[in-house]
Amino acid sequence: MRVATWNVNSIGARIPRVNEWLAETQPDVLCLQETKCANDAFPGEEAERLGYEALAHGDGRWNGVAILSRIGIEEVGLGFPGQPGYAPPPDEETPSLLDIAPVATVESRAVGATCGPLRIWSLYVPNGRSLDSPHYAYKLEWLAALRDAFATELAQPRPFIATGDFNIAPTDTDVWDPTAFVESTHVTVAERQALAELRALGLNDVIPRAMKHDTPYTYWDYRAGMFHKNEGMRIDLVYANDPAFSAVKDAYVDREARKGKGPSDHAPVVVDLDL
DNA sequence: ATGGCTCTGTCACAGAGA
Repeated sequence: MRVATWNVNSIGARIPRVNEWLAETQPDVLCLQETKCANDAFPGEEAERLGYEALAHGDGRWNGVAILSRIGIEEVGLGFPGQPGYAPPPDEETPSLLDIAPVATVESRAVGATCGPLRIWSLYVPNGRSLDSPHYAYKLEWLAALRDAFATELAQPRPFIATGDFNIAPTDTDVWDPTAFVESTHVTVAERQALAELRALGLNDVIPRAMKHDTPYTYWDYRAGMFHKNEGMRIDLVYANDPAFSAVKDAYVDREARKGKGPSDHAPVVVDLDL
């Protein structure tokens, strides 16, 4: 069984490459993030022709996650129980005439399903933006709620994988230059502690093989030739419980998918399991 | 050097990404 995750940075912009990659790589389950696509606009026709069902959970312009599966999609979860919303801070320059607190919107950042023998979640963890941003507090709150939701799911012994764009580099070796990340999100003690708390539920980090440079980065900024210089980060993670982890036969970063014309800024991670 | 590039919604930019 082959499972993959890929932050595609807009499914609309990426659909030719995603379809080509599906036909070539043939995952049984593909978790997508940053689809940036409303559900009724999800371009799943070619995937369907290739034998996949598409489960899309989108907002439109931002966020958006999906699961494509050719081994079935059951027990669908659109978001997780207790998932917090994000309330943007009030604009201090132009305060509203009505002093009403902004409504917290629950964003499309998590979708779960049972695909054959595997329970799987496609996750797009909030970015955090900067350490003094309300978005950073939201990121930590979101991860704490995720831990609580997964504690319930993991009470069952079946194979379980939570994968996607976690927007956290688990260790300093997962960024090209730790000194470039001082006072930045993605590397803080609090974010790494949130990952440790997920692992404490019984989840294991499936670290993929790097296809080059010995660094299994999954993201490289578009700017300044960072992919070419291998200035990347490992932030797209695969967290597997013991039954799934012990079934892993291979895992790799498909950095070929980061090359060429019109790539996402993330590469897919592919995991082969013998379940 | 806090930039660089790419995406969306909307049609010249702003906002977000990480």
